Amino acid sequence: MTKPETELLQGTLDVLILKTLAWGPRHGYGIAKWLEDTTDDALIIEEGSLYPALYRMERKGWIEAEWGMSELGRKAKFYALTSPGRARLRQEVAAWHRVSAAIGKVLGVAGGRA
Amino acid sequence: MTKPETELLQGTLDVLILKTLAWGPRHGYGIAKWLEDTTDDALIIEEGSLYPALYRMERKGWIEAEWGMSELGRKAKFYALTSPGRARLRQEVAAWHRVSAAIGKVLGVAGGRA
DNA sequence: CCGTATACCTTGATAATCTAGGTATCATCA
DNA sequence: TGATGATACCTAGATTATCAAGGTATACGG
Repeated sequence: MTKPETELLQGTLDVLILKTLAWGPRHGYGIAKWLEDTTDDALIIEEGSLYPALYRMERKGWIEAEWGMSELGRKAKFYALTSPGRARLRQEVAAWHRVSAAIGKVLGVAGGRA
Repeated sequence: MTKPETELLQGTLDVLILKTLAWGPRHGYGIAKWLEDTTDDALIIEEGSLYPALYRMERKGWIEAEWGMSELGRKAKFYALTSPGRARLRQEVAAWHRVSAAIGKVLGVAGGRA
């Protein structure tokens, strides 16, 4: 009740976006859809989280924006990974693995029946 | 610089505490130390996060507090898991596995070289 | 021509965490 | 004796990410 099950883990949105863009430029809406599709809606990217995140990351120089046309012929802002963005991605992926392994260890990765 | 590498993933502190208490009652300071030790300091539990979290969870009825004596003879507040807390733990562990699996899928669990 | 999907954006609230302080006791070691 | 560090608790304030809920506009299908 409190919250839907699709809530994001705070702090993971950036790395998810960066990783999505590692496959090539994409517009905002497409990033969200791709993440949702790829995870079978286990992750839902709210637009109210998405666009602020994109601005944030653009300001930090991790991604660059350019207006273009979507596959469906509508104007869309395409984001591309920058070189610092790529470095940041590596960092954040490493941090994710480190932290999620630690949490997994506590919770009992295999058969943690609690 | 921005942040130490030991930052917590927001939203995971509760389940970590609940799981710690699943092994038996423990006082606040001890919970933090146990988590840090168990994860080789991959997770650092700041006291400014810990105590508010304990209050939060007590208010929600997931844990119960009782004053006692620590192993070292100092007064300490011991927390114990309640029955609702146990149910909540199960829920949150399941949610963790679901979400972390989804993120892992995106980031490339095995050999994600990005 | 009306609804739905696409595609962008913003404002305001919520809530978790961190920073940085604080108290007090006890052990250790100079 | 006195300082230091570990134990053990607590809190106020700032930060910040996310969410909820609105909004605009265009394109397409019925």
